[in-house]
Order: sequence, then C-alpha cells, then structure tokens
Amino acid sequence: MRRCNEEVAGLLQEYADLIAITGGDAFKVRVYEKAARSVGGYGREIDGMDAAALRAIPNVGASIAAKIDEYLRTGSIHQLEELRTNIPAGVRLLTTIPTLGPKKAMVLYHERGVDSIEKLEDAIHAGALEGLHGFGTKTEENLLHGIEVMRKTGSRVHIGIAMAVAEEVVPALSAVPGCERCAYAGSLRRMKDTIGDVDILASVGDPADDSAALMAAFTALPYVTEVIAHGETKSSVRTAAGLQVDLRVVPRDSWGAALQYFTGSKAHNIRTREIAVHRKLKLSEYGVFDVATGEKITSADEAEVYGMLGLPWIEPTLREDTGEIEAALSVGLPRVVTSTDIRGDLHTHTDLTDGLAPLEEMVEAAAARGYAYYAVTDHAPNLFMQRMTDEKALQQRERLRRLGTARHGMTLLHGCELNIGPEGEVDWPPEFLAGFDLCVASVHSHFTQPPEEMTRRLIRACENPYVKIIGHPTARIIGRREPVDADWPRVFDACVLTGTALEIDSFPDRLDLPSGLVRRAADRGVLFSIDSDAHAVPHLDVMRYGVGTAQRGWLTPDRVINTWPVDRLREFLRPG
DNA sequence: GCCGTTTTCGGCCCGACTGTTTTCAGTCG
Repeated sequence: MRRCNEEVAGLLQEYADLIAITGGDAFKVRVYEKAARSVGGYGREIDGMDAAALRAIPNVGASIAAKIDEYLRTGSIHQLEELRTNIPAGVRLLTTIPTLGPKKAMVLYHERGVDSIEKLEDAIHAGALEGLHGFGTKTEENLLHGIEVMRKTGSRVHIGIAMAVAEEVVPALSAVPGCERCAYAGSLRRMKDTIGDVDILASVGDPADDSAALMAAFTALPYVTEVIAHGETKSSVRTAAGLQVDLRVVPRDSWGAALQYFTGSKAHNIRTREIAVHRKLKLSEYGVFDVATGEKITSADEAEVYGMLGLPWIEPTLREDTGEIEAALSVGLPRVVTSTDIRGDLHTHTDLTDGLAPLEEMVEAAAARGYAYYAVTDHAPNLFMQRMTDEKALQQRERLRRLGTARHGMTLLHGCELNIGPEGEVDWPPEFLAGFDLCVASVHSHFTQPPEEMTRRLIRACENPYVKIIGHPTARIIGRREPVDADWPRVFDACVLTGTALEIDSFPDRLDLPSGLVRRAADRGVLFSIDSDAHAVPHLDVMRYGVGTAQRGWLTPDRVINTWPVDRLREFLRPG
C-alpha cells in the first residue's frame, strides 16, 4: 500500500528547509514544517483528495493545499522546483549535520561555495573557514564531530525508512504473474535498528521462465533512480532516497533455504553451516544436501532446514550468533515477546503538547487496535516549548475521565512525560504527581553530562516513587545524537531496586533502549515497557519496531509490563 | 502562510545552551 502522505510531508519539509536556507520568513518556515507534520501524521490517505478536502487537514490552508494538489496531479510542485534550482541538494544536506542549521549552511554556501558534507570537511581541514563570521575553532570541532556521528550510521537508514520501501516493493512484486512468494529478508527481517540495504526474496515456478518479468517489474518501480545490476536471478537498484534494494529470485523448492540464508547474519549462517558439516550435510541457499550422495534433502521450508540441523525454527530477530544456537541446543530458545502479547501503550502524546491528534482521536485509534489499556502522557512544563501547565493537565484528566471505558472497554490512564533535570529532579512536586495514574520520565536536555553525573541523575529519577518508567533511556537519535553516557549496570540495578521499568521507545529513529542494552538489563532483572511514543494516529503502528528490538534483546512477555493484565499493571504503577 | 477571531490582520511554542560576540545569533528541544 503506497502512502503518499509521507512523500508529501517530505516535500513540504524540504520546502521549509529551502525557505529557511534562503533566509525567508521564519514564520513561513514554521508553517510549512507544521503542515509537513500534519500531513505525515494525518490519519487518512491524501491520495485522491481534492483541494477542499486537503484544506480540512490542520495547518493546511489555501496555498499549501494548492501545492499538494499540484503534486497529486502532476507529480511536482513548481515553486519547490524553482527553489531546488537555486540551492544545490548538498546545501540542504549540510543542515542534517547536528549544530549546523540553515543560517550557517547559507553562509558556508555563499561565502565559501560549500555545497556538500565532503567539501565542508575539506574546507575545515584546509583552514578555508578562517575569518568566516561565526566559525571559530570550537564550531569547526563540533561540525567535524557531527559529521563523524553521521558517518557512524554511514549510508545506513533507520528501520522505518527501510520498512516503508520493503512494504511497497513486496506487494508490487507479489502482483507480478509468476511470482509465487515474496518477502523481505536480511537485517530488515532481523529488525536491526539500522539497515544498509533491503534484501527482497521472491520464488517462482521456474526461474528460466518467470524471473525476467519480475526483474523487469523490479527495475521499473517508480522510485528506482538507478539500476546497479540487472541479472536473471539477482538485480540491485537504488531508490530516490539512496537506499539500495536487492532482489533475488529462486525456484519455489528453494524458498526455505534461501530465506534462511538471506535472513541470518553472517555469523549465524557460518554457525548453521558448521553444524551441517558435522552432520555430514551441506547447507547453502539452495538447500540442505547429503555430502555423501550430493542429494538434496530439503529446501522448501525454513523450519525443515533448521530441523535437519537438529535445531528448532529460530526467530529471525535472534539470528545473530549471540547465543541462540547454544540455547536452541540446550535450554531452549526464549519465547520472545510478540506484537500480539502487547495489551496497551503507555507513552503517547496528543495535541495538548506536541502531538497532532486530539485526545479523542488517539483514544479511538488505540481502541481500534484492541488494546486493553492506553496511557496519555503529554509533556510536562519544563519542556518549555510545549507550554504545559497544571491547569491544562488537570483539564485533560477530566476530559479523559469523561471518555471513560464504557464505549470501547479500554482502561484509560492519565499520565505525563516528565523531564529529568540535570540533578535528576522532575517537573512537579509529589502531591501533584500523585494525581497521575502513570509517570514516564525522560532526559530531554543536558545530554553531554559526564557519566558519573548522568548515572546519578538517572538513578535519582528511578528513586522518585512516582516515576514508573524511564522513557527512551539513552536519548539517542539514530544518525543524529549519540546515546548519553552512563554506568548502565548501576542504572539497571537501581531500576530493579526501585521497581522502575525501562522503556523501549519504538520510534524508528530512537529504538531506545537499544537491543544490546535491553539484553544486559534483562539479565539483571529489569522490567520493560514497549511504547510507541506516538505523536499522531499512524505512529501507533511503530510499536512493532519496539517489539522487534525487545526480541533482539531476548525479552520474554513476563518481563514487559504492558503485556500484563490491567490489574497487575495497576499494582506495578502504585507509587512506592 | 495559517489561524482565529476583537472576521481582516496580528500573532505565530519559548527558554536554554553554546560559541563568539562584548550584547547576541544560531540551534535545539
């Protein structure tokens, strides 16, 4: 299902960026940014809407509706195209470097002709920015560090971007005559937090007859900008977003072996092939073979492939060779948490602060997912831009109570997302916190504290009897902000001691706590809450990424408080 | 450029932090 809301949101954001870089009206910039978020988070598909319907979207007026309409009809927006001819794409890319905004980008471009990240790096190293207003030594250091942070994720993208591509490609290829099965594999199926390229696997009756049509359809997909390779069984393309997508076509009876081969990490595959060798078998992407006779034993079904190795089917998210083989051969694999185990969402926002949808719409959408409970946790006052007040919080509580549980049978919890201050303090005093059903507390400032201070800060937040969940504990933004530095084992122990859960924030550019730390925390007995951190109705769907991260951390349902029945959850949430 | 009215133009999320600046601009959340 193609969702063009995100596409249009991206274009509006680009328009906002370009206005900002060209020194346009700051309010206009903000309006386009707001419109971009509104369209991206709008609950209905905009494709096919006319200008009047478009204007019903919040923050979309006559002018922006006309631009969207033009895009839907013609595939482009002429004002945007004009701006694009004036500002090289690389200049806009500069603003993705942390600490580098539109103003500095414009200075770099106009004064020094810098129009790419590489040129910026060269300019700094060559001392070409000396004397440039606003670019001292420290600024240069920060820019180089920002570039380094970006390089760490390299050309990889976060899972949300890769999944969106896969979920367009797979249905498109599945519809091609001759295609029998089609699925994504690789690191995407393993739910890694970042993805280098998207691996798609398709099976056909006979590759000689059927693969050509698939390859043709694949390379002709509308968002393909470059065909890197075009063969009979393998093709590679690059999308407009710069993401590489590989398609492998296999005969139907190789499906299971191929899926196994293209899903496992390299290390996992090496282990499984070693096991095969010990059993006088050979494992490849074509199947499991008897070494003595060369005869193929099985290959059509993934579980059978594992079965021939004396292993149970292994959850894709566990296939990293981090102990899953040993566990499978001895104590057994963990029964990891799945999306169907999740009974509610404990960290969500509304338009009272920086969310897009009103309370009622968020609740309605949550009820439609079949949740047993749902917490509204808007920002607390110390995140000043959100302008939360005691009165607003209390009014929201009244509104929530009036919605009640009668209509949808879902328990509504009134919560908040507190800000953990530099000393570990939070926004409200105990007597006010006592009025909430649930307090999430998160770090939103002072990200660079030394580890000792950060550790004390987090522990102090845990020790607050009203704080029950630490939100996005490392505060990382993938490709943009490094995780905060803390002595995590000590934080984990404090969580256990105080009865505080750590969050797995499911937003695809956060996935925080990251899976590696999840596993370490779980080993020490920490409990978790897997939350969407939704700011709009469509965001409720990101929960699956958090579940994937939990699986990668080997979490079982009993360790996850929002798989519990509401009574047990309420018991956990009781202050103390 | 959108919104919400004091319906026709004024107000628009606002405070902290950082670096380079000597009084503030840019960036971020």
